[in-house]
Amino acid sequence: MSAPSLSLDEFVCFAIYTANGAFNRAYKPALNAIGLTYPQYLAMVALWAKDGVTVGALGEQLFLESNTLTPLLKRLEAAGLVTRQRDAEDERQVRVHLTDEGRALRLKAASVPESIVGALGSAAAPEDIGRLRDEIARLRDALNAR
Amino acid sequence: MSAPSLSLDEFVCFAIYTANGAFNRAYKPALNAIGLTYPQYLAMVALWAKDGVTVGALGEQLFLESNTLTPLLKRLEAAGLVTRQRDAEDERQVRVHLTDEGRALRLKAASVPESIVGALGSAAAPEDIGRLRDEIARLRDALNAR
DNA sequence: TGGGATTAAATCGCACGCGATCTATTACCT
DNA sequence: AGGTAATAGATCGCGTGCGATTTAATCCCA
Repeated sequence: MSAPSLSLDEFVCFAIYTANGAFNRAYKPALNAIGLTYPQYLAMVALWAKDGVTVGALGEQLFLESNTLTPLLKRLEAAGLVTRQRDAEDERQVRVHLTDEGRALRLKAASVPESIVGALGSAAAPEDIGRLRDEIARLRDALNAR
Repeated sequence: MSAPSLSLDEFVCFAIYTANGAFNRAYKPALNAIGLTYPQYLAMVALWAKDGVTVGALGEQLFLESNTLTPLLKRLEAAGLVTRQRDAEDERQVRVHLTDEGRALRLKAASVPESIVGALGSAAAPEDIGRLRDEIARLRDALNAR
């Protein structure tokens, strides 16, 4: 009895793994133009929506730990987009605030998503994309709940 | 006119980004048990299906370049799972062959997918998973075609 | 109130992933 | 045949991701 021959294309995880890489590549040109990496862009999107959060709270949104976020945020700080300062109430926590430059970047980044929609539109209708997004998030949450 | 407030949850790319991380975490215990990382496991799955391929051909399946694959394959070689040797016909190419140990690992890895089906089943029916997989692959291919 | 648990970040090491570049081999073309 | 272009991998540097550990601050509770 030999093991059955599995194709990578049968794995959902592989579709997601490769789709993630494809998104990364697709975003790259637009993100290069504003000097952000893909994870940095996601962090900035979160901060544009809600500023002054702790590293932990930001990590909860991004599903990342401080061991990933701290260096990333230090780079955003070095780029002049955010500040990192200890919370006076609880000095274990570090709060991340946008600088004026960080807020200003939001306008320049406004066209970033548009650089992708064209390619997506050729593969699925907008409402299908939305449903797909929610189904994928469902899978993610089920896995994370384990 | 300020830019509209976007939530990360509205981005398909974010759902895929975080789902990829969730799969990575979900696979980790089973993969640790057989001494593979997630990308190494994907490479082995490809090799179990078709052996003796070139680095380039393997990269085409995995959507990876030699700058990622070469170090990964060297680690698999160091682990005794594959051999890497120049093609005698065309010495620019390197062919990757499974060792006996590499082939044997396939049996031990047979239970790896099962370790996550349970979690997936609680989020979607098997036929929905299959459809989802194909839709995600469609998105990926549309992005890569740009 | 004192001191051990808990918590939040930071740090370190390792494995991707990729842009840019380099090297070696083969293809091509007159 | 000879020289240039094209191709396949390898190498290097940098930015994630994450397990494991460390440091510092706060909590808790007898």
